[in-house]
Amino acid sequence: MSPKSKQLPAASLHVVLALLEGELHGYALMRRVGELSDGAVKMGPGTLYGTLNRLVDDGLIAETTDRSVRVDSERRRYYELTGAGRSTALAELARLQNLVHRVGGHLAGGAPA
Amino acid sequence: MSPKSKQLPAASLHVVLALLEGELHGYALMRRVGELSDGAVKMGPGTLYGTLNRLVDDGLIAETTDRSVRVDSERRRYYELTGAGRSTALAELARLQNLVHRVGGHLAGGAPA
DNA sequence: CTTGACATATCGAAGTTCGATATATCATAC
DNA sequence: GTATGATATATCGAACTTCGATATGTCAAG
Repeated sequence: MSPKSKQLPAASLHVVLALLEGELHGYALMRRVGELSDGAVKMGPGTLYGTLNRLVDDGLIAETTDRSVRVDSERRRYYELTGAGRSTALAELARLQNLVHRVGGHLAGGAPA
Repeated sequence: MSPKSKQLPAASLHVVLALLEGELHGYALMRRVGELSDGAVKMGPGTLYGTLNRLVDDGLIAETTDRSVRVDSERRRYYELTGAGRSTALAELARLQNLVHRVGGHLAGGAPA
């Protein structure tokens, strides 16, 4: 794994946030990310699978070996957050909450243009 | 202007959100974006000025001609959101609120790992 | 048996971000 | 007065990320 603590790209951010809800396989992740962003983020396979590999490389996610989650089909590959991944996701979530709160709060109280 | 409604890149997103608070010049924007993201987003000049030009090109922001905002110094270039930019920023803010709410809400109610 | 959703994977092109470098002004300290 | 560091803008090339098409194969519905 490459221990680079650079800025999490948009696709990676969405993936780790989606995985905070539970383990998912690639294709489901692709849809969930779209749902979570109200259809605004449309991640195609080209972005998805590259992102998943990068996240595995960086030690933020790992393929699930848990049999109970894999009942559906043999061809699906499920992913879960690692400890580092969960920390990262939580930190990103906190930052977004902060951002939304500050900007949104300003709109409520500020003088209109 | 290029009427491309692709996905707003991270830097552009942060800039339009910051401008929702009011008109700012480039350098101030660079710092505000960092503050809004709790120091997590460090936008250097290379990203900043390219992003500003792209946003002007896309018609989301415009350089301010309003004299009252430009008192400080002659070398600063102030930017403000256009109508389209404000709409975009507001839509992005709503999406982020949504995202944060859904993911955050899940954490509160879900089963702990 | 054809079509479309599911599921993974890869590739090259296009687009974005990073980091260094450059220039110039201004305030502070020495 | 002159060195330093913050302010302020701008550009460039390398590195990285995203996009869109393409590929492969299964499965269910019509």
